[in-house]
Amino acid sequence: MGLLEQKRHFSVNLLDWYMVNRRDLPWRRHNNPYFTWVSEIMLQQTRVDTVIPYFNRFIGNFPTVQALAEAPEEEVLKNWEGLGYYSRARNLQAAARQVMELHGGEMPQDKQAVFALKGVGPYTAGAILSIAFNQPQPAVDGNVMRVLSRYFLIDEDIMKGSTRVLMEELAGELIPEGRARDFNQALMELGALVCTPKAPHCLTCPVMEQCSGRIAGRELTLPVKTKAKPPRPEQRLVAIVEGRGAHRGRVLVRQRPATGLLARMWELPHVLAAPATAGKKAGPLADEPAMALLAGSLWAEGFAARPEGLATHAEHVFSHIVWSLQVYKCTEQDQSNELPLIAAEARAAYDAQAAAKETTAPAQASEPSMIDEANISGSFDEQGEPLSAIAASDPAHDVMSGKGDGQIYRWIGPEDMDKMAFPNIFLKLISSYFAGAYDDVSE
DNA sequence: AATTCGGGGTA
DNA sequence: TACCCAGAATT
Repeated sequence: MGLLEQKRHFSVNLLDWYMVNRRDLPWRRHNNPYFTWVSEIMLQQTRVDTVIPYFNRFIGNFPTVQALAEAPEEEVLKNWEGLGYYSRARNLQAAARQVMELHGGEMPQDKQAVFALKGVGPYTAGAILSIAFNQPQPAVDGNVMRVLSRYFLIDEDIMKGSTRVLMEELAGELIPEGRARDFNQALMELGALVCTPKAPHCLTCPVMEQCSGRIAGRELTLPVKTKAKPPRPEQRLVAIVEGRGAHRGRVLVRQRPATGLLARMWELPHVLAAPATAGKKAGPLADEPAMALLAGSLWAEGFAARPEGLATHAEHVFSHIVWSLQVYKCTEQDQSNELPLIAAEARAAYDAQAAAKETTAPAQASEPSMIDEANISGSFDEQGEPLSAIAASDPAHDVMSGKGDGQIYRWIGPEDMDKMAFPNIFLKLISSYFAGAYDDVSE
C-alpha cells in the first residue's frame, strides 16, 4: 500500500470512529475558548478522570477570563490544590490578565498571540487553535506520538525534541479539510481509549488494518522512549507543633517561597535530615537525634517546641524527588521556661549536622528548609536567645513570620484550611492531626 | 539537550 | 514495582 493511501485510511476511519465514540466531557459541551483553554492546561500531564471535578469547580468559581484575572491568587491556587504542577495555576492566571490587557478579554485567534500566553507551549497552542477555532494546526501530545509512532512505525525516540517536530509535520498533513477540531481530538481519544501504552486494543481499533506497527508486531515495543532517571531520595523530619496557651487547638504551618518546588503552598515545618551521600540513599534517622535536629530547626526560625515522639511515617513521590517523612508530634513551649534547654539541644544537633555536611555533597543553595551554617550562626546570640523570635503578629489571623529567610509562619485551626492551599501529603497529615490521630503520641 | 516542575491510575 | 499521563519553563 502507498503512504498516501495509508494516511487517507487513517484520517477517514479515525474521524468516523470518533464521531460515534467521542466521550461526553464537560469542556466539550460548549464551544467556549476559555473552557477549552482551562481544560488543556489542566490536562497537561494529567488524566481526564482526574481533571473533570477540578474543571467543573474551577469554571464554577471563575466562569470567565475576567473572573479569573481578577481573583486573588491564593484562591486560584486553592482551586488547584491536589492537581499538581502548581506553576500551571499561576501561569494560567497571569495569562488571563494578558488576555484582559492585550485582547480585551477575548481569547486571541492568532497563532503567535496564543503561543505568547504564559503556560501555553506547542501542544496547547495547537489544541486551542484547533479545538476552539477549528484551525488546521497540529496538537501533538503523548497520545498522538504513541499513535503515530505505531501506525507509521516510526522508531524515533519520542523524548527528543526533533521527534515532536517531525510528528507535528505528519499530524498536520493528516487533518481532513475543515475537520481540525474533531480530528485532533479523535487522535488523542484513540490514544486514550484504544491505542493505550501497555495493552493496546488492536482488535477494536478503527485503523488496525493499515497499522504498520501492528502488522510488524511492534505495537508493544513502540513508541521508542528513553526512560527517565530515577528520583533522588530525601529523608525529611516533619514537625506537627501543637499550640499551647493562646495557640491552643492550632498547629504551626508555613508558606513556601514564591518559586521552585510547590511554590507558595503551605506546609508543615520540616528539615532535610541527612544530606544524601553521592549514590547512596540516606536511611531513617534515629528518634533522638531526629528530634534534637527538628527542635533546632524550629528554634532557628524563632519557635520553641519540644518533640514528644514519632507520630507517623509518610512518603511523598514527585517526578524527580522522593520524600521519606518522619513526622514528630511536638508541643509549643513557654519561652521563659524550657527554652534554654531546647536551645542547648539545638546547638548540639546543628553542630553535628554541620560537621557531617563537610564530608558530603554541598547543600542546595535555595532549599528553603535546609539549615546552612550562615543560618545557624545567625540564629543565636551570645546568651543562646533568639535574635528576633517573632517579627510580627496579627491577632486576627495569628500571622507571624519566622526569622530565617523570611518565610511566613502561621498558627492555624481546622477552619483555616479552606483558604490555604496545601500539597496533598500535608493535607493528609494535618487532617489526621485535627481528627485526633496522633493524640496518644508520647515520649 | 537536560532538568525541574505533582500526583495518581494502571498493568 | 514501573510506567505514563491532552507538557511548559528554565537552565
